[in-house]
Amino acid sequence: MALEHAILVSLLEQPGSGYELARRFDRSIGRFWTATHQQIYRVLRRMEADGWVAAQEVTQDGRPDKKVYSAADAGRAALSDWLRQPVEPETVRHELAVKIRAAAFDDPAALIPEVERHREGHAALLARYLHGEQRDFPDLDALGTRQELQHVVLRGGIEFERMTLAWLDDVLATLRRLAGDRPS
Amino acid sequence: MALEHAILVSLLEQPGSGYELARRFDRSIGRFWTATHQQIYRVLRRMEADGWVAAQEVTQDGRPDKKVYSAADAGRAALSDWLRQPVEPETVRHELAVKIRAAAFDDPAALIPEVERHREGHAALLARYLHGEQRDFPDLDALGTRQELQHVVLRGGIEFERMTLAWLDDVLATLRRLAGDRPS
DNA sequence: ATTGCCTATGCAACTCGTTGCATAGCAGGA
DNA sequence: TCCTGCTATGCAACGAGTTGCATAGGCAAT
Repeated sequence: MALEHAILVSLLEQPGSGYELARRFDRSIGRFWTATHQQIYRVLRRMEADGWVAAQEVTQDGRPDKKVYSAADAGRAALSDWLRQPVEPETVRHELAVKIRAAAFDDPAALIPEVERHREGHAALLARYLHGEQRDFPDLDALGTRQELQHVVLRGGIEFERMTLAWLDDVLATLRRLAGDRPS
Repeated sequence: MALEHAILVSLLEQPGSGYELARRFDRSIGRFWTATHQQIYRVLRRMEADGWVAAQEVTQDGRPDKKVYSAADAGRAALSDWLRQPVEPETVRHELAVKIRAAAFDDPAALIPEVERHREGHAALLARYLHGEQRDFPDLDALGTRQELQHVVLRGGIEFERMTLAWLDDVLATLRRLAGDRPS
């Protein structure tokens, strides 16, 4: 139930409409918190009713009008509360790990293309992170608080992708060895 | 929608009742796929109706009777299909990352205890993994296919925890630096 | 001219997952 | 003796999240 808080952070960084938020959730914020436009619209209406965000109608020319939201004081207070709460059971869903264990009851070689596909995806994401780091943080010695915190999250993403790539190489080597041992 | 598949893997490794499965999902399998007993019972009934698993009533003495499930041929076939499918949009929910970015709009120092709690949790989990590795894989040169695959998943868990610990240290150093820069 | 895509918001129906509660016998400790 | 906890299964209700569809104007390409 932290979608509200992710939206608040995004609106504090930059006010925007539901549609704009949905696009952010497809890109930057979406790296660590996903949401569809449906969820976002529904939650925004609830947050507006609770006074967490304020909306302003913006009439546009040549395209539909939009409601631009920004974080209200009550929203900041709610975020502050949330920050101080312990929480997080963190439900884990690591489908590839299940598949790897499942491969023991099938042909391990059948999983190799899938793992290779994953590897490509993670390599591409790492490249994107590194490119984004160059672009958004050119001078690491002159960062404000917000940039420092954004950068430490980005470093986490980079390290996660590096570790994942190394592990996927390990998985591939293991699968290939098993496929060679007992070719089906 | 891979709970079915996680259950199938668990039942292939060892048949068991819904209750036993629920306990496994609190321990081993639950490291990469969580589920409550409610979900498991419901899905088991559906899987039995679909012929994916077979159930056998076991009357017990001194404790309630139970239904022991085991994977059926149709279940193995479904698992095999699933293994060959690309899939995985992988919805991400990294609450701590949201909190770190949120800290920029509050007091960064307020987050330190939370991050320290996380660090402890991950350190304990790493210790548990390493202990389990010693116990379950004493001789790494004499593993069968199933153990090889279980071990490569465990290696992934170990590397993930090591990476996470290093990153959390980085986060703590950053938060402490920011807290020192502008003490609130 | 038509097709398809983009902005912008929303309804309705559904599935997935969680929470609280109920039953029911047995074992162990205060 | 009462209370707690374990085994074992399940119902009912709710909330979170997904999917399909609808509207509606403007833009660009075929």
